[in-house]
Amino acid sequence: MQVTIREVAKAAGVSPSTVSRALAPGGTASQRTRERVRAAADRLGYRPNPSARGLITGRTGHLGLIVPDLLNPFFADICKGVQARARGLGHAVFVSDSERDEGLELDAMRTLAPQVDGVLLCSPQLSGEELRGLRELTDKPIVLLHRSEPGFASVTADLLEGMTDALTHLHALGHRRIAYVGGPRSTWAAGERAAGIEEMARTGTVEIVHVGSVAPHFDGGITGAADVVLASGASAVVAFNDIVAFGLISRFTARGVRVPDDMSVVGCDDIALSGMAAPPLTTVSVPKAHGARAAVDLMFRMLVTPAVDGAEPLRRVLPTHLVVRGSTAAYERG
Amino acid sequence: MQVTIREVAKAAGVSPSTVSRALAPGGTASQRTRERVRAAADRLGYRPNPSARGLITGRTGHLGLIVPDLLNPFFADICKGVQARARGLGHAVFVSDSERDEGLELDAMRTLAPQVDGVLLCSPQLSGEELRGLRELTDKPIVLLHRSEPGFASVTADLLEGMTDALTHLHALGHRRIAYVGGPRSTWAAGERAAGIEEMARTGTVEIVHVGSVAPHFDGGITGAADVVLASGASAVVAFNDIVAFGLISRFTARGVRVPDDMSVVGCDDIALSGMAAPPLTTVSVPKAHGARAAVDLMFRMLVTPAVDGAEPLRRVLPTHLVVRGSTAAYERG
DNA sequence: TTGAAAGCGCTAACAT
DNA sequence: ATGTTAGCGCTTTCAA
Repeated sequence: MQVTIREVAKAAGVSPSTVSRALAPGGTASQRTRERVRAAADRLGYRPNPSARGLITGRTGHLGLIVPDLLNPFFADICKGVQARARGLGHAVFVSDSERDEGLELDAMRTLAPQVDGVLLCSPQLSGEELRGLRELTDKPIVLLHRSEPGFASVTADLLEGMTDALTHLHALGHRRIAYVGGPRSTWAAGERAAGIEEMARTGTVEIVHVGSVAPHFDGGITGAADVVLASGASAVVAFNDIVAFGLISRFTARGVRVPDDMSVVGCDDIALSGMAAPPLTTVSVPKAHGARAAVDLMFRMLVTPAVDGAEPLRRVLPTHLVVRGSTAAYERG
Repeated sequence: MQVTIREVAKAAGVSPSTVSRALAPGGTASQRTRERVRAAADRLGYRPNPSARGLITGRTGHLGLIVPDLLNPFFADICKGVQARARGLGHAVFVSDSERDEGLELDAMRTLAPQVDGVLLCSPQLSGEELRGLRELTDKPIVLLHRSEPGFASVTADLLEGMTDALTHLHALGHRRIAYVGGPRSTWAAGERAAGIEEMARTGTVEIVHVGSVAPHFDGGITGAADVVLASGASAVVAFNDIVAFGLISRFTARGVRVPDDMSVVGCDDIALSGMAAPPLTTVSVPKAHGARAAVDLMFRMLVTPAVDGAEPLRRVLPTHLVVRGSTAAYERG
């Protein structure tokens, strides 16, 4: 078995409770015993048993992270950020991939909740109703990541601003008729992006062609959407996200339409591979690592200061910025 | 606080231990009490406290997964697979990104080990020596993923066969002079791949130009390597992995060298984005999800049947296969 | 500043 | 088949 606190106590010539205190950050113990205890602990290779500690303190030292799809580099990036920040704060992170399935999401919440101090939830597609249902499963604090909902703490990016920037960029390049390929209707992110697009459309500086919504995958009806874009007479297209943008570019290329020469393309998210593609993708950069850190920090604040009933929880909105790369170019009149 | 086993016991009119037995899969309890207990538990929303259970059983119900870089879709994919399989077996997974840093890897092992039943370790770069050092940190079983080492249980892919397939494919397309851009020297995977390349080189059917090794990143000295490839007179190149292949293609494109018309490119791993690139990448497909499942299964076998001292642990080698896409084409004589 | 003692919620002997 | 008892390793009163 393991080295227990008792053996350390014996080795250091003190009682178990003194060992506990000496090892605790804010524990009341003299400098001398502190040192002796730490020495003994090190020598014996003592590692406190998290279960025993958790049983008594009610804190596990764990965080849960639920994401819709780790294969999407956007969420892998978030996972990396969350994990790094949590580690810095002495917490380990359970990761659960919900496969965008509500059932699995409920499952994950049910399973994870009792083993963690709080849950970070990336759930683009759940309705507010379903979200509230999820919360019924636990008393543990929940922080929403890249989606917001009244009554929930959240960290999001300013997609509205991002979309506006994208259209402004295209307008500056001379594009006037711009297609927008939206993402899954009814998701929070789709609504935000659409709002940004609408805002620009209302100014009348550019004309927007809505090409419907596609699944946020490479092959999610994208080939069809690409053809609609081509038929629309638009000289540029803004895609729901980078993956969709790649899908469009792939189809454009197959059709002999060159990017950016014949068609400018703007993505959203700025996943790691966007800079590696040929051409490198112009995209709205969403702060992934930053968002992850902010979410973990917000979670810790909630852990330290439990929510006052009735108080609206904190919502943090992070800025986005446009990264101009090689997939957009000046509009050359036919 | 939470609903405890005692309240369920009271509600069901039985003792706590009976509740425990009734709820346990292999527990000895009559059908009637089983039902009554389950009903009471459901009604009260009882969730067994994992800490309490772990404290007594010595099993946490958790697995640890250490990967070098979640931003690499290869490892994100593995993470997804591990997590999915573990969930199916009732275990949650801690994920830790070591950033290819030995210090962080040691840290992760030290921190994770006490909270898990076993650790799945993806560590391409650690030496056997360092690996054995890592193992000193814990008695918990360790399974190596996509790397093997004598004395360790492991699940790997047959990269040697994969490389051979790649070269055979290029040979069949008429290529005779083929460049190889290797990965980080001294890593297990680099050795395996190199062995496959060497094996083919010895047959004399193709001529191999070794272009040294690069970091497995998009911008890891790849632009330089690309130029060397171009100068070498090779008509095709095999890259350490898909990311490196993308880097090469990007440079080729910038230099006006068309892929696959002027240069055929083969990657390795078959990450999700390889099929999305333009052109889609021909690559050696490494079974990621399959490997992840196999590793979890192997871990569970070790959990059930602890290793007999002195017995060489199990090593599982999974087949690879070549996925032919658009980045390779027949060699057209100058 | 330290020690003794209690007990977190659960499971596993041991009785019955 | 079920209840009783003990105790996993730790933290935290409570005394001293």
